[in-house]
Amino acid sequence: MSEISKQILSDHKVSITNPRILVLEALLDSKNPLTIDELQSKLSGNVAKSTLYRVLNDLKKIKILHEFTSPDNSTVVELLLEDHSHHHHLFCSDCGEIIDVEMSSEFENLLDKEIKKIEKQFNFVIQDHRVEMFGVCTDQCANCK
Amino acid sequence: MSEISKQILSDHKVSITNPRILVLEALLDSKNPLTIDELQSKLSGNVAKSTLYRVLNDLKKIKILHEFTSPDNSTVVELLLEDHSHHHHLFCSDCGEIIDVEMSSEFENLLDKEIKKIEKQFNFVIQDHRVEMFGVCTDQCANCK
DNA sequence: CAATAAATGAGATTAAGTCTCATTTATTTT
DNA sequence: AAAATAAATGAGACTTAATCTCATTTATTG
Repeated sequence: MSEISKQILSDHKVSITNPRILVLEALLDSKNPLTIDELQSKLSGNVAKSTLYRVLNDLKKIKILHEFTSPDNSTVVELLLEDHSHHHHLFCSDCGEIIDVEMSSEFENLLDKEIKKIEKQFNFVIQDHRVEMFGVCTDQCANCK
Repeated sequence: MSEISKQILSDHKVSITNPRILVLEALLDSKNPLTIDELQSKLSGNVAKSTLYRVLNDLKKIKILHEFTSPDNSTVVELLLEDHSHHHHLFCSDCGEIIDVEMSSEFENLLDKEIKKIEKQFNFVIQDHRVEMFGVCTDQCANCK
């Protein structure tokens, strides 16, 4: 079960250590992004705080970790592996849950066109984009009910 | 010149004080969002740190201040007045500049449709959304050249 | 398997943001 | 318009997420 994590590390020429495996397992185990608090709970004290942050920075360096901030100012992380397709985020302001959302290719195509216009308008090279949606879940959030 | 700030405060039934006027002036003076550091510089020591944060919270309470986090983890604020139209953000990872971007109504309409689908799919009521674009300015950023 | 290099844990340190409380400034009442 | 009351401010203490230090442990290389 830790084979996937080990593979990820060796694929990226990063040495295979226990804390790195544990952090990767925790991230792989979760379908949606995790706050640092949630991640620390999942690790239940098996990785020192300093090490956790160092491992997260390692994963950012090899470009497989995406870090962002939720509307309530928590730091949130999620793995971005090759098979993980382009997606956006839906935030519940009630329970704090963050949900990965894929949008139609019709929408993504139009967005790409808009982005090309914006690149010209502002003399930018745009490498990435993300749509953030903010709302309230009515009954389905894992944390809410 | 501080008349606009005073009007904003009285419109929202918030008492008119010097720090609030100074913070509003600084925000009104800037076309694009400001980091806390930039805002503090603009205020050049005329508002205490504790007061600055309190005033920002006051403005958030009356819903005329939007606060978010930039990709390099700085807190960013911008005024959202009635005449300020719906917009998105373009981030330069070179110089840190953040630019307000408006997108075509064709795009916004399609996004609204997508959002309706997502509301059904996840049983959500979505109140707001924002597109974030990340890239590098090639020659026009105020801070870069 | 020894030598070397890298990673870890524990706790110190930093800095953004909040809190406290005495003082000042606004608002309300008369 | 002045006095009384309520609200806001400034200065600095406090909190806490994230980083840094350094002695020890764990990987990797030869």
